Amino acid sequence: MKPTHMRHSEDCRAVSEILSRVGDKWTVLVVDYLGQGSMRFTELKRAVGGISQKMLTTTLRGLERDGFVTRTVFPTIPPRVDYELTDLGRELLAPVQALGAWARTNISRVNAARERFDKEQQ
Amino acid sequence: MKPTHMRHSEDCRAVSEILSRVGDKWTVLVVDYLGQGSMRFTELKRAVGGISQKMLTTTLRGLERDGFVTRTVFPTIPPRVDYELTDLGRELLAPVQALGAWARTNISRVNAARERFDKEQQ
DNA sequence: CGGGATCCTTGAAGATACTG
DNA sequence: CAGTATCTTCAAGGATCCCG
Repeated sequence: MKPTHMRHSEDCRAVSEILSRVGDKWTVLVVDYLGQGSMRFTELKRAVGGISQKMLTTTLRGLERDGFVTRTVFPTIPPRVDYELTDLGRELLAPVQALGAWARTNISRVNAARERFDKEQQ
Repeated sequence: MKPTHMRHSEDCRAVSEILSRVGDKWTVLVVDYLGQGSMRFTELKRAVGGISQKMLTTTLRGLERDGFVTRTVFPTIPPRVDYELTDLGRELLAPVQALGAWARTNISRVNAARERFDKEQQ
């Protein structure tokens, strides 16, 4: 579309795109649970907790589209659908969990900063 | 505190919270540019490109609140405001850039998966 | 059981105008 | 220059009903 602005900016937008995908409300939770192994729809819904079936469907479709998850349908009655991380999904898990580790160890510092900021603002 | 699988959900929500903060539309871009050093408002606005002044203000306020950037006002005319990463901000930069590196090296696989998925769906 | 199709409510984000 | 103040748009997310 437009002339190549800066490669810097371009790269960052790719990063932002991945981060938006991963950073949405439910994706990390779902991916993390699937990191333990294959799960079916309702199982996942119970595990995550608080997610609507619509959002779980949307989240899983997005993950499937991006190649992070496989969807396997068993044409039985009642139907059964299994979700599982792909290789790409498992590879993604590593840097995400690194960020997760950072978040866990530093969440208290963030919360402290927030309280300080909010207090100064009255 | 508890068995590892018991703090699972709790931790993930903390992770999700950080990821939502970091994964919003502009935060990563802004943090990344600030990773190069202190910058002032308009300078940052030009660098990021496409961001409205409102969103830049909102993004910077959020980062300041969470303790990731400092805001320094010079009471001159015209006014001058510098933004700079804090230690916490620079520490965050590491795992974020790790995820960024993953995104850059794998974005093509993601895009390929998307094309495949979209084609199958017609 | 695993969704699809709708409707509805928010809040995020953009555009524009004004100001110390 | 570095914001604030409004107004508007738009899509994420939730609630509900239906169906093979």
